[in-house]
Amino acid sequence: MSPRKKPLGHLLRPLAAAGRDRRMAGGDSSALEAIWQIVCAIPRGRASTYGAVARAAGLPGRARLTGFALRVAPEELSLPWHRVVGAGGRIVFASGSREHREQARRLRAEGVPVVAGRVPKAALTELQEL
DNA sequence: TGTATGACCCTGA
DNA sequence: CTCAGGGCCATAC
Repeated sequence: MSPRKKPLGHLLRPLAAAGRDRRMAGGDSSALEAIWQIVCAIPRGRASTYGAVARAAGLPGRARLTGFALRVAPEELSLPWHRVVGAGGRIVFASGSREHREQARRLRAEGVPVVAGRVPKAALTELQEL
């Protein structure tokens, strides 16, 4: 069985408690939840893209929202954010930045090769079949 | 209320 | 390969 609709409510509570719940994502947090869920579903040793995550979450054409969702994701979720890269497998963080190195390090740590700041297409997954 | 800014993407030149 | 232009849209100010 695929990992869908895992209850995130108990994990979202602390976010609300932090006072960040105010009608997020256009008065509906389901979009962010959906994105977080998809990111959680990216298998170890693989990577996907912002656009693909958005599509899999039922939000075609909204890659930016994926970026935003990761940006505001509560630490408690411990999302595998490093498995999300830009189109073509490119790490979007500025080359040389702390985040860029961190993402490359985490990816390599689970066997994903990072060459010239990008993940080979073979390691990418469309994850459209969730 | 309007403008600026992004962890983006795609097409075309 | 780079660059421009359009789409997308939540948040910050």
